[in-house]
Parts: sequence; structure tokens; C-alpha cells
Amino acid sequence: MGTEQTTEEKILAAAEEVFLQSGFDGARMQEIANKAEINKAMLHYYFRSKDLLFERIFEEKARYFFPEVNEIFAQENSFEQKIHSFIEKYIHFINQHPYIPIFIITTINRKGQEVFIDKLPLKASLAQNLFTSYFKDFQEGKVAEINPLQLALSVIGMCVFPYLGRPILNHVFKIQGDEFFELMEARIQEVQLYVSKILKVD
Amino acid sequence: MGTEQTTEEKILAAAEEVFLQSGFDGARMQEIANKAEINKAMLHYYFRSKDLLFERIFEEKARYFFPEVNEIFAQENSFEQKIHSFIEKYIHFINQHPYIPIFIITTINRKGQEVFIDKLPLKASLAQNLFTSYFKDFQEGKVAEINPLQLALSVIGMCVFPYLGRPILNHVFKIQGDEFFELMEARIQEVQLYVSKILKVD
DNA sequence: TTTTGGTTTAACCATTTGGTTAATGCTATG
DNA sequence: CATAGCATTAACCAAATGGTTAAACCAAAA
Repeated sequence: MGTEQTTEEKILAAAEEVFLQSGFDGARMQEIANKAEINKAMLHYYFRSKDLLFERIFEEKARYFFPEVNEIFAQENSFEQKIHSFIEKYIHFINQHPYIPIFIITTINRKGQEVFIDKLPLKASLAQNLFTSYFKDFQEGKVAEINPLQLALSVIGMCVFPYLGRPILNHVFKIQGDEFFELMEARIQEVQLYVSKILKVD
Repeated sequence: MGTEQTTEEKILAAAEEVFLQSGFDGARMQEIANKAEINKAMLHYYFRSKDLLFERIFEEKARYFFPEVNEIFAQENSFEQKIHSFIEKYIHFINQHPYIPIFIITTINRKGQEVFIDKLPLKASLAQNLFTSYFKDFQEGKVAEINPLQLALSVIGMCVFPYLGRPILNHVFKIQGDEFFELMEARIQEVQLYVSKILKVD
């Protein structure tokens, strides 16, 4: 198997692993070098500093926190359908990258580093699309009256919180191995059900 | 005003501030000493090491992440009423301690430090109470059929996520100052409404 | 073969960091 | 007043850490 990986690729892979697991403050350049099986000086040769290497990794991973949701809201579906699609795609996606949420959340909450928020791929159009889509369906009497911002916060919270509180969840419910991901897989339908009930007109 | 504070109290106050804002890895003993306006050696005189000082702070704050919810579930209310009480009390409480969630979440997700989960005041009875309370009302036909574990995860996620994603929220919706807390205050009713709809029998 | 240019390494460096020590200060008790 | 004992401080220490440097390596071009 062609395990040919350039030095740069080896560094990026190792840096990703270490930064995702330990965050900026907890990460050590030496650990990255060891994991990449290269000399520590190479890290600076290729990326100059810890800050720059971290930025590189963050920018690469930030896209994953809010993956292609724009296309979901660009479709010609009902508001409810759009939320349902989001839930399914989002949980499926994060299941493949379960450490992204805690990495992003800790980074953007790091004091003095609010800079990183600007690096998140947050399009103003997203919130706009959400609101217009909701009000369209609301005026047609297809959804109940709720606050779309609060609903969005709720949906994201319901999807993402389990990944953040995973150690607690594992501990309290003695979850182990793939059981967590099965729980999240089952969660898709459950959260979709909740949203349907929330949006149902009386 | 009697500002008489023992050295130990000054240290604890400063340590709390620094650890909550920076986490264990990002915190510096010197910064704590400066903030407490004492000599760095005093930190070790009173608490021996950074680890022990951190543990002390964590144990003190951990109780705040799951405040007195046991009493809520011990009451003679309906399941729905209990969830409603939880939402109100929880958001009110965290509004007074908005940095607790990110502090707890980052700490328990720190690699090699899963020890801290044991320090969380998680009573097995809590989950137990939740389930029995749900099934009682379910058998009486008072609530719809849902998965109580998934609902619990959802309620906690809806309550706590905004505090974790607050920098994003502030950024996207140009929220500033107390507006965030007003949003959370309004959120109580909204989330309660969602739960009512979720639990409503058809 | 020689040279040229990027790549890699070992050794090194300055600073930071958690932690220690020995001396000093201070207060209460005999 | 003396002194015993805790509180406090300045100075110090060893290890860790991000970063640098100069020499060595190595493949491709001349």
C-alpha cells in the first residue's frame, strides 16, 4: 500500500490529531513531531510557528462544523423538510468527525482568541434563508408560530450537545464503543419527530 | 465595606477566575498570584500544586453544572411539570454562572483527565427518577410516546448549548451586553413550549 | 563529477513555568 | 519581653517548551 506521504502531510495529520485532542494550550510541538516521526525543527521549517500551524488546522476543520447547509436551505422544500434534512446530514457528518464540535467550541471560547470566529464559514445568508423560509411557510399556515432563532438554537443544540457531553453520557449510561454512534443514529429520527411536533399547527 | 478576605479566599477567588476563563492548560500560576495580589509561593503553601488547586476549583464548580435537580424530580408533579421546572431553574441558574458550562465541558473532554467525571455530582437516582416519572405518566396516557433518554439529552442540549456557542451567537446576530441574557430569559418559555408540544398526546 | 538547492537533523538557546527554600515578618501566648 | 509558630516573601531551581542555527544529506541539474 502506497504509504508515501510527504513530510508536510505527515505534519498536518499529526498536528490535526494532537490539536483536536488537546486544544492549542494542551498541545505540544514535540508531541506533534513524535507522532509525525520527524524532527521538531521541521515543524517550524514548514509552518514557522505553533500559532500558524494551529491556524492552518483550525481553518481546515472549521468548515466541518457547519458543513454544506446552504444547499439544504437553497432547496425548494418546506421549512420542516429543510430542518429534517439538516438534522440527518448534520448527525451523519459529525458521526464521521466526532471531535470537531469540542475542538471548535473550546477554540472559539478561548480568551483573547475571538479571532477564530471570523475564520468560521458563517454566511449571513444562512440566517436570512432560515427566517424567510420559516415565514413563508408560516404565512401559508403550514407551521405553528414559534421563534425561528430559538428553534435553530434548539435544533443545533439537540444535534451537537451529545458530542460535547459524551464523556458524561458514556459514564452515566455505561455506553461503550460504537453504542454512542448507534444512539446518535437513532437520535436522528427522534429529533426529527420532536421538530415535527413543535412545528405542527394545532 | 469589610473587604477583609483571608489569603486562602483571595487565592480561591483568583484561581476560579483564571481557571474558568482559561482552563487548566491555559491557566498560569503566576497569573493567579497576580490576580490575588499575593506571592506565588503562597499558592503552593496553601494548595501544594496546580493540580490540587484546580481540583479544588473544579469540585466547587461541578455542583453548579447540575444544580439541585434532584428535588425537582422528587416533587409530586407531572413529568411535564418537572421538565418545565428544570428548564426554568437551570437557565436562571446558569445565567448567574455563564462560564460554568464551557469550563465543565472542556475539563471533562481533556484527554487523560477523565478522572474529573467522577467528581461530577451525578446521582444514578437522577436517571432513575426521570425514567420512572416518565413511564408513570405515559401509562396514564398523560404524555406521548418518546424516548426519555433522548428527550433528556435534548432538553439539556437546548438549555446549555447557547452558553457554549455564545461567541458564535454574539457574532452572527450582533448580540451585545445583556441582550444575550435577555435572549436566554425569553428562551425559558420557548423551550417549555417545545417540550409541551413534544409531550402532547395526539 | 561537481554543484546547486531544497530537506533533514542534532545541538543549542532563551524564556516560561511549576515548584522549592531559606530567611524574614508578624502575632499571640507564656 | 521573649519566643514559638504560622504567614509571607525574594530568590532560586530544574524541567519543559517554542524556536533557531549551522552543518549534513541527498537528489537533480550542469
